[in-house]
Amino acid sequence: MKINIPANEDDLLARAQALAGLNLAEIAEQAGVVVPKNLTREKGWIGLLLEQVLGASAGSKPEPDFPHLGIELKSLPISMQGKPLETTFVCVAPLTGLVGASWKTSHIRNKMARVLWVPVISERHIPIGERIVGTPFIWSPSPEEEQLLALDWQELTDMIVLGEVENISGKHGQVLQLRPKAANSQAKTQAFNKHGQPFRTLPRGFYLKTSFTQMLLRNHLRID
DNA sequence: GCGTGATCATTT
DNA sequence: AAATGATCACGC
Repeated sequence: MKINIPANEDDLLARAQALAGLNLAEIAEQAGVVVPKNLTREKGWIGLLLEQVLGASAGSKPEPDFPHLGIELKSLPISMQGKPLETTFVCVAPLTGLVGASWKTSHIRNKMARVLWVPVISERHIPIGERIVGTPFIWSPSPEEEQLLALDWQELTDMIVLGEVENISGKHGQVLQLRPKAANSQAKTQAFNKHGQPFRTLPRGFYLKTSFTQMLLRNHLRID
C-alpha cells in the first residue's frame, strides 16, 4: 500500500493543505489506522500518520521524508492560540568525526533545507482523535534564520569537539539545543573526553526551541 | 545501538 | 507555566 507518492512540491503542499481543518480521527480512518487513547506509548504516532497519508517514504532512513523532492516532514504540536507546545526534534547529533566539520556540510543543515510543517492543535486535554490539523506550509531558512542555526550549531559542535559534551545542557543555544535522544538514560554511545580519550555517554539530538518554531508560524501564517 | 517518529514527566 | 532531561515504539 504505497500509492500516493506526491509528484512534486505543489502536489505535496496541496495534499497537506487538504488536511487542514480535519481532525486526526478522520485522517486515521482515511489511512486505515486506529487512534490511540494517548501518546504515552506512541509518541511518534501523529508524525507517522501524517507521513502515511501524505505518501512519505516509510522507514528510518537518514534521508528526507520525500527524497525525490528534498523535503522533510515535521508535525508541530501547537496550542489553540498557535503556540508550539514542544521543542522539535531534528536529528541525532554526531559526537565523533567532527574535526573539520562545517555547518554547510552538516546533516542538520541538509535536513532543515526545506521542511513541510504541519501544525496540529494538540493540547493534552484534547482527545487524540479530536485534535485538528492547522495550515501546513513549506519553509526554507531565511539567511537570518540560517545564521541563528549556524551559530548555535557551531557553539554546540565546538563543545563536543573539545570533549565537553557532558557539560552541554538544554540551556545552551538560542534557537537550537542539544538534549538526550535515547531509549532511556542508561543508553550509551561513544564520544571523546577533553583529553581526547574515548568514553561512553548518553546519545544526544538537536532540537529546535519553541521560540524558533513560533517565529516560523508567525512569519508564514501571520498568527499572534 | 542507531536513526526514524516525537511527547512525557519531572524540575525550575 | 515553561524548560530540561527522560522515555516509548519500530526496523534493522
